[in-house]
Amino acid sequence: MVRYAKEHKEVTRQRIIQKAGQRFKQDGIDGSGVSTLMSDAGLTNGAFYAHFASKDDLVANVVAAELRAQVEAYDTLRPGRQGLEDLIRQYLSPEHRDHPGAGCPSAALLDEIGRCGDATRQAYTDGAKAIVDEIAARLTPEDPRSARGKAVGLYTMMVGTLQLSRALSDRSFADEVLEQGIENGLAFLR
Amino acid sequence: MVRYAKEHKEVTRQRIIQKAGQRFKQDGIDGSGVSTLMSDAGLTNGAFYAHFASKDDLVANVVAAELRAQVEAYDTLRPGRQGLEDLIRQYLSPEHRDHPGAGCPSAALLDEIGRCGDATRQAYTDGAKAIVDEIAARLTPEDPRSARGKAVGLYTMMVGTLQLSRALSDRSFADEVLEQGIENGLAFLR
DNA sequence: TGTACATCAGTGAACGCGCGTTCACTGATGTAC
DNA sequence: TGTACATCAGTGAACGCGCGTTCACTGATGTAC
Repeated sequence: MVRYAKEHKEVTRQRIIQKAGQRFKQDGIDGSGVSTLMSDAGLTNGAFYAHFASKDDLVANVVAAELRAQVEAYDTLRPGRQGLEDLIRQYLSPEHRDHPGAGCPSAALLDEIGRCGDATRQAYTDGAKAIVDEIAARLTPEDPRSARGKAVGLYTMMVGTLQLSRALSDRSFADEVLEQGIENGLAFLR
Repeated sequence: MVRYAKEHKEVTRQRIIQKAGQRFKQDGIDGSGVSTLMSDAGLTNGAFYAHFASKDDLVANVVAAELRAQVEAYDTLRPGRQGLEDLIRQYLSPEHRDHPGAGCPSAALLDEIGRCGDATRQAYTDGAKAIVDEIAARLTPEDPRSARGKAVGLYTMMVGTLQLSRALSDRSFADEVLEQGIENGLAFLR
């Protein structure tokens, strides 16, 4: 009954989603065509609709997967507040700024996500809550709830700072913004 | 020699730029076609190239004009730190969140601007410097330079917070984010 | 004052192109016997 | 073991459409005399 290894199609689907994440973060959602996305995954455009109902459907799946990956990446950090310090320094690095395709989906796409349909915004909302909870838990392990306000502030500041640094054509001002961002981020830990 | 009132064409040009600013902030830059932009200004598509060399040229002019308008809006605030408190409350209001076309260009377009060409990013850079200087001057009138770090932090946090609130499909979480943003913003004034 | 003219902001149809999407088809696979 | 068959992931050409851009033209304007 099973013509191909049973996970084969699912593996392909995940490859499309993962490559599309990179492409979207690099060129924007509107800026990435279906043909390009499929050739990124080593396929031709026609196969797309065997995997997704529409481009919007792919976008919602990509956003969900990207935010899931962000939360998972927190596991590689040191525990507690020290991990947040790691996060701040990695997030606000020239390396991260200069490689949006491999970086944070919020920094690359947040305003575009705000203009997307319900499914995509719902996927983003679920992921954002998980990220805020993770940061809040590290700020005050004993009472994450009271730390949510600070967690939101730290996260939005980091996202805005990276976006700003990417938009500036003056390299030394862009670097200065990242450095100020690290100081401002560390202030949230005090 | 002068066939029309000499400011006529310039007035039309400014109308196109101003209406395009609203449209871009609402639908995104990639999401706004030249025909739509021109009909927003009460004209037809063909006249566009009598005013601008290309869509990119318009975008750069719109970004410059939008940021100039932002800086000018600071004049309507109370002087000094009190004005920053006004700014924080207005910026992080549901009213602002729900009307992107009339609001802050950074919140609506910052990640898209990061993917634009040099001319647009240069225009953005000039405007961003003016905004940061304005905030820094209000934070510490006697020594604006030392306050630039805080000014960058406050501005990026506000931009990120508004973007986040717009992207969330959960209304009560979106409202909570704005309220936390106000508290976090006021903390920058202390 | 009246008329012929030069100017030029704006019109609207058309260009080639890439978009998202559809579909008839291919060909490698595992199954049946 | 060998062959005919059913399955289905993927192919690639084509669809209508809106994109950014071009261009021959219009018609309201102020000028010249």
